[in-house]
Amino acid sequence: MTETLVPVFAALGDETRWSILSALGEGDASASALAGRLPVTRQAIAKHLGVLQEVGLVEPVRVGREVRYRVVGSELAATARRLDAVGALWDRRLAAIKEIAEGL
Amino acid sequence: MTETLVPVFAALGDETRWSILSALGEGDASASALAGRLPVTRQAIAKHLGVLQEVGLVEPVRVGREVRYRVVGSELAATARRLDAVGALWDRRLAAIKEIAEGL
DNA sequence: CGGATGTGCAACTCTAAGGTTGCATTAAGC
DNA sequence: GCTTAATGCAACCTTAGAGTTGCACATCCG
Repeated sequence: MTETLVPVFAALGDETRWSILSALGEGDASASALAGRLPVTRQAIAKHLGVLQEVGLVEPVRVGREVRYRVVGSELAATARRLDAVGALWDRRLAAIKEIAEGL
Repeated sequence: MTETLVPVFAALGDETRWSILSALGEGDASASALAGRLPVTRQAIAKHLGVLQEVGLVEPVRVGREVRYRVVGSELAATARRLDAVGALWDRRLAAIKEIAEGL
């Protein structure tokens, strides 16, 4: 269940990728366009877009000779749900332990 | 807003740390105890517990001469909520763009 | 057609992170 | 008090990844 989850978190665990996602949040853009706004090279951005695409957080769209990228918001939401599910599991266990500890 | 979020994701973006969290899910345990169950050294586990504690995902509890660690489920849930909020933002923007694109 | 503009691929550097071994230290327990 | 088990700290190795430069290829446009 979590084997597909971990790479998503690894992808989200990088400051630069968040700024890319944030920039894409204001409108789809190509790697070159993003390179104009961010303090890194186009190739670095291309790599980041690669890993983001790999985990389904971003989607490429060919527009003429350029490749624009779009944020896949639903993937973010899905990840949040799965994370919440795990958290709920642990909370339930903690509650159960608490009951036991209180002598119930 | 996201500056405290990224390290949490970085912490969750490691397979070993998930197995530690998973093991802790079945009951609080010390680094030495975990070393018995996982295919890594106690010191490696200690480091991982350090970064997990750093981002608030885990909490140390002294029991005699040993230090047991407990999962903080609420932090997981909080992270999930924040992530969901971001996803919702992007979804809303995408919906707005779709409306515009459809000539509304 | 020819020059911009945009992508893709490859090699290279450098640092941080995961992991190890080794030793010092602290605290139970007999 | 002395042994034993647990933790803490430090140095070290090794690899993955973030970033760069450089060049080749494709594609739009005047």
